[in-house]
Amino acid sequence: MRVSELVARTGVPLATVKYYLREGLLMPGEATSATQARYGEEHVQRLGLVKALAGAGLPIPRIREILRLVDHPDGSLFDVLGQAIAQLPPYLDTPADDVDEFPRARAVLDRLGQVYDPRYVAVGQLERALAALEEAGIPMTEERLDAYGRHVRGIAEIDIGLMPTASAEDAIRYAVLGTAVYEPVIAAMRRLAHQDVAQKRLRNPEEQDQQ
Amino acid sequence: MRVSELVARTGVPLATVKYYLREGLLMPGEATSATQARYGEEHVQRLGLVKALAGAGLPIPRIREILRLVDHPDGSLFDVLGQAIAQLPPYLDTPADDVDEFPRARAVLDRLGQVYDPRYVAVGQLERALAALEEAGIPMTEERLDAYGRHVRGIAEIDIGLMPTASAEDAIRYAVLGTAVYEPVIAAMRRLAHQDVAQKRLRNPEEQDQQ
DNA sequence: CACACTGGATAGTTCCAGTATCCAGTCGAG
DNA sequence: CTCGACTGGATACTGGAACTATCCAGTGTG
Repeated sequence: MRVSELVARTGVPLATVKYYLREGLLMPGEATSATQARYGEEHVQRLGLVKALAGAGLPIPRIREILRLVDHPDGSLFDVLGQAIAQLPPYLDTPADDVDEFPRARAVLDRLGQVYDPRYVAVGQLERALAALEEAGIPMTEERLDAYGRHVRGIAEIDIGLMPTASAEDAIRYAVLGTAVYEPVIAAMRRLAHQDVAQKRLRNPEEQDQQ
Repeated sequence: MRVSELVARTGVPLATVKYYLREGLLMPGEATSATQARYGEEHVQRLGLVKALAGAGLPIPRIREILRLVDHPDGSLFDVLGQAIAQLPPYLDTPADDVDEFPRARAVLDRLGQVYDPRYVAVGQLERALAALEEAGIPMTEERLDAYGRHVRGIAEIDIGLMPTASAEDAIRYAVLGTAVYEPVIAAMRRLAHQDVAQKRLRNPEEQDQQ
């Protein structure tokens, strides 16, 4: 298909497609002449992915890096996943490697009995999220932490359980995209669950075990 | 305390404090003269909260609206929470009220047996997140959906269970801030749980007790 | 052959968040 | 009392990001 059709299929304006092409977020089409190129389904899909990531507020350089990792995953699953997660907010300026720099995150993870590598970016991200909570004067109780840990782990079990194991490349692709793209789904579901739970409790506070 | 101390305590530059003052994100201090005002702990805390929200990438007008709702919650818990959530990404352009406009979200919620109001913004947000998934060529299986629903509901139960019930105002404040501010914590915990689960499974793939 | 379409290059445009500067009033040490 | 540092308030500016628009010359199509 030609650009015009790609534009029509995806709803992305031509100027923006050209921009993404320029920025390396979209691979160039197969050139058939100096002023013509053919695009395929992979371009439609890639544009959809870029839209999803950009819509989540990710800056272009971060998106480019994620796409690079998905396209050319060189390294172990952990390495690549770590690099990909570093492209997701909250962004850390200091890529430290001392566990003591993350007292809050360390306490949480010890409590949950989770293994972790202090160089793994998500540790710093958790630390930062908890520090922000503290600065804003909103406490994070152990009770809540334990419960969160239990359920989040349940979600992670599903994620990993559904991970394709055929090829390492597939697994990496799945893990990178799954982390980034499912988060908005989980957030939206939590917001809706709040409404549901609150409504049911307020309606009949006695029978608090849901269907 | 004076501005200079507020600046020192929070680490926010003076120019930025003035900017937040101008934008109505920070309430003015108690003026003691034409060129002097006194600030208190509430200003430190508010600055921390603004930092947390801004750090999550929320635009200033959205933060202002959230703070307004926290400060002057007029309406029911559901109304206010709905308004607050509308300030959180993903942002919807069309505030529709027809359920049929949200086929994916509707299917999910029906499946989970959750009550929902199509005018509630989070429904549209879920729809959008699912649509983005689809456009990016990443499927959302029923299996995953059910598992997510179960665990997310567990998290929501905790959230609501810990909600203060003394005053409606406290409850609203708690709910609004809890929704916005805990999300990064949950996201970071999920990322870490991925690493933990993956590592444990790869180490000994036999003992996979999954709930 | 005419003309719409294309890739490629380049130059805006818009918005946003923060920063800087200026001013006149005032507090507080000496 | 005086002088200099600090303050609130107003206004102007900056830098970055994500597009968006225009122009051009080559091309495929009817």
